[in-house]
Amino acid sequence: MTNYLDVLNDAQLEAVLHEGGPLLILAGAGSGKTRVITTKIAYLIDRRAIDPRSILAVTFTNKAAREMKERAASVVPSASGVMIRTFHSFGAWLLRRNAALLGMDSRFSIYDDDDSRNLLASVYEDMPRSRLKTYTRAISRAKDYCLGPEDDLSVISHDPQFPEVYRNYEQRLRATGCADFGDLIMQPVKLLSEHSEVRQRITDRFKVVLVDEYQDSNVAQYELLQRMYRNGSTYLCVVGDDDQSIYRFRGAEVRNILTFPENFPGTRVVKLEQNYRSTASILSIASSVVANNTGRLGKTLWTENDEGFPAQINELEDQNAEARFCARRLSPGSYKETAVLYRTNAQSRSFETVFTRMGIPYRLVGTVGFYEREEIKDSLAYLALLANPRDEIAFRRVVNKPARGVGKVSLERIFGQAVSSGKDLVDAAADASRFLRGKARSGALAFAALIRDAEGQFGEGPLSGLIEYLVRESGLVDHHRGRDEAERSSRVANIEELVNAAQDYTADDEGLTTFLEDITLDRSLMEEDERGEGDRVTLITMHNTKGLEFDRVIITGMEEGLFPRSGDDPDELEEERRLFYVAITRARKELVFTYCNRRRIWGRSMYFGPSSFLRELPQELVRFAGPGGGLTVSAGPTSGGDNPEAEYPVGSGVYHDSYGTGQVVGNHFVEGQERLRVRFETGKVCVFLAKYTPLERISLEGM
DNA sequence: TATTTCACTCTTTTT
DNA sequence: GAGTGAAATA
Repeated sequence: MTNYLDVLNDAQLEAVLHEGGPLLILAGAGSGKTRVITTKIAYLIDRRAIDPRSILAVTFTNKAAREMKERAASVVPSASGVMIRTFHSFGAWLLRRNAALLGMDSRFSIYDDDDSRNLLASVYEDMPRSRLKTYTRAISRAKDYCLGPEDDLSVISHDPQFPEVYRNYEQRLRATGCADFGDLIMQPVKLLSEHSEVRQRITDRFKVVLVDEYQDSNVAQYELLQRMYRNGSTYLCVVGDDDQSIYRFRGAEVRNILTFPENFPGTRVVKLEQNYRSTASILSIASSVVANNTGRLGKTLWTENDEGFPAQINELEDQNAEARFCARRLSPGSYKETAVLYRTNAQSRSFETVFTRMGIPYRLVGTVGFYEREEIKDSLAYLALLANPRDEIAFRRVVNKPARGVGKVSLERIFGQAVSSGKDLVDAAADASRFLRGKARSGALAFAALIRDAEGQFGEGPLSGLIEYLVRESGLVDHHRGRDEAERSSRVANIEELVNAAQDYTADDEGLTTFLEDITLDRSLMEEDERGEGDRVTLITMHNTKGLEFDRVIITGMEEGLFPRSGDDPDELEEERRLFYVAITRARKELVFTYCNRRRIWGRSMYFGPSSFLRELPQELVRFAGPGGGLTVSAGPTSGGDNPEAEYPVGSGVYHDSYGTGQVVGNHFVEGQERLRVRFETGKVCVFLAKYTPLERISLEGM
């Protein structure tokens, strides 16, 4: 084998060889980040004689974890002994081994956001859906910041009821013997804070801690890391790019990476600035866009690659024209190396329709997950009750599915019985003869008997057999088969796929818990479209492209209000701009932007106007093309100005049926048509063609 | 209990 | 416009 260190550039080599104090690797897009981490792992084991078991590498996605594992092991086989996990799966690992110390059962099941909302709904029966959503989001955000119900929650929500709602949620969650996603980080923090002996064990074991995509870590993850770190004995190395932080909305804290050197004194910073991916033009475009952001650590990306071609900006009439335009730019053989990017999943529809009609093969990344499907959640709920018979959400989900005559009243009686007798829910249901009658009684007894029968089969064969038994004997398969026939769906086939996935797990406590955890924490596990085999165009949201690269990238929907989304928060605008930067840097050779004059959203025509981001592109590196595809000189993105002939002059008040009251903030004429920009009370900014939009002029007094 | 009708919402989403 | 979930109806 040639020396794996020889292929590294100076900065990469420095990052790999560095040891001692903490290390922050600022890795620009396409700078060989993964190579550096995997080489570093290999180097530590191979040349520094570090025990693989004492190395922990943490990622944010399972995909990244798998890739890192494979690549490190391909350099040094014993790297397969390194613990490479996502933050959440590491948290779960830590928690299961020490659950008793926190008063938890080590077989706890993990609630996803949907389960959490259902749990809160069961505490507050009359709460409207929108508030349930708001509260569960706030709870999840609080946990991102490692804040409990008793802490100062004013940074999360000013709702005076929130702390109480949060407290009640926590109480119910503990009673069910479950943990939510946030707990998988927050509880380990608590564990290591309150139990110094555990902390000692952990810091004794993990001498090396590596973190990937550090810019996307949240406060709780930082707290966890800090408790895993023992000055002088832990080697801590984090890798990230502050310019690629795009998950603020779910608690990611860019400040974590910005202040890393202060939080961990003695930090050495290594910047990886040579880009191996893109043409010089594409790199310049990306750099000048992100240069508009403040609060960056600042990197100067450079490349030895060719200059390449200028990027193209194309104006299209509407989203169907946009899709047809993308289709026209493609030819067989080039599909696989092309990605069509958009801001929101809803935008994929026109591409799907047009591509299907034109016979262009595509793969759609990150759609409604297999895991979220009703029949899958039903099947898993039966399993979850085997692992944890106190799991209230799972019980509610399937005790009467298919219908067994156990209605709302009977359900409450069973819960009441469980509370007063101190039994779990399945045992309480088994006692139904004592407090239920008729159909409800036989239904509850049958249900309890089924779960117990399944328990009786523990220890034999693979887990798939157990699932098969449960879904068949419960009548779930028949139930969904009926619906398949009525709706020509493929629910039964999906259940079968779930059964297949369980083949490699054993039918015992261990196998059951592992299976449930794997499937909850790794949603890509069941996604059939995951592998990109075949010559197919990739349709994908900008968020989902992180870590990917393509020869050709078409960034669609470059319309103000759509991308960037309108809003007054400057931090949010900067985040949108980082997302733009991520999108641009996916391209190796060719970069195309499109925007539409008119777009149907929610059944209504919208006129956004070109994105302000297009104005941030260096003019000498882009070419404007009209709808015909020919090169036309464009006025570029226009901004609103005053116009005396306008029907709706700037400053006038308007009322819109769906958006309410607003004020005209911009007005100009395009091809003789009045186009106006309106800022509504909600903060939303829209652009309309006056002629087509039902706007009413109103007085702004009292606004 | 099953079916239909209506009202509601509609960023991004690694875990 | 479309998908979902709850309420209303038979």
